[in-house]
Amino acid sequence: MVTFATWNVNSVNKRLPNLLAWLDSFSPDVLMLQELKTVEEKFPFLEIQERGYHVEVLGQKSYNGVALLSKAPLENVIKGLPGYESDEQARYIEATTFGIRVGGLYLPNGNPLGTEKFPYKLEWMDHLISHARALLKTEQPVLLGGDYNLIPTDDDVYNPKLFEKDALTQPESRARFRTLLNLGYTEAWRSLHRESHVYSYWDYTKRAYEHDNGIRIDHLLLSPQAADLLVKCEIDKAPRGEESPSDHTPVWCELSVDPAEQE
DNA sequence: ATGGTAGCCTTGCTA
Repeated sequence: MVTFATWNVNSVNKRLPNLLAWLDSFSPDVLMLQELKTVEEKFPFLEIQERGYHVEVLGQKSYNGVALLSKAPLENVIKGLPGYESDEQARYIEATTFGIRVGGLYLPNGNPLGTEKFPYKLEWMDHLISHARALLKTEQPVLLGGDYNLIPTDDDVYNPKLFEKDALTQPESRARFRTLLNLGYTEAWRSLHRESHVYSYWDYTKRAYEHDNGIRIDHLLLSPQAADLLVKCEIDKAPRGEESPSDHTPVWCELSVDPAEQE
């Protein structure tokens, strides 16, 4: 069994104690990180490698930034979304590990509507769809995980009314997310859970976490070959409740891959 | 009516 997790840490350096504590306690085999908010030169490689992880980073000063951590080697690494070379923001990293093609992504937020940010979000999603389609053609198991900045349905938000004019719920955003699913990808958490109003993000303001006023925007999408291996998917709420937390909490899934068979 | 919090090394911008 191999565990794959995603976590938007909202600054990897500020969150280093939280991250290391979670690596030590939960010890995922693979972890996709988003919002590093730093360049590769300032990424805390040492502390993470000491815990037995291979690391690949696509950094950016102050904003965005993604990384892949794995207890197995990370092979054929790609930094940046293929086919979208003009994108100047660090939002995508991909590698093969444990026999799975893993893409870690940080989808643009898109707010506020009426600015160039929303069309950028849609354009980014269009490029993700194209690449996701190309990945399917390889017929290998694929996992596309990360902060999608997308609330799939009104069951995934504490108060849909408040998000009516938010980029995370717009029909154009949701249609593109559904296109990904219609290509043949399975959203791991939803495929194994029926309950509504379970969240992966809580705003820092207004005691949102204490009131469970959250949204579910961190997702793990599995190609058919990967979905066949899915046995479990959970949201680990605990890190959000700890001291100086990220506003996101980790989402993880378990795939029935024999760690020893894969190199 | 337009806060409220967090993180960046931009005392504004992004989320």
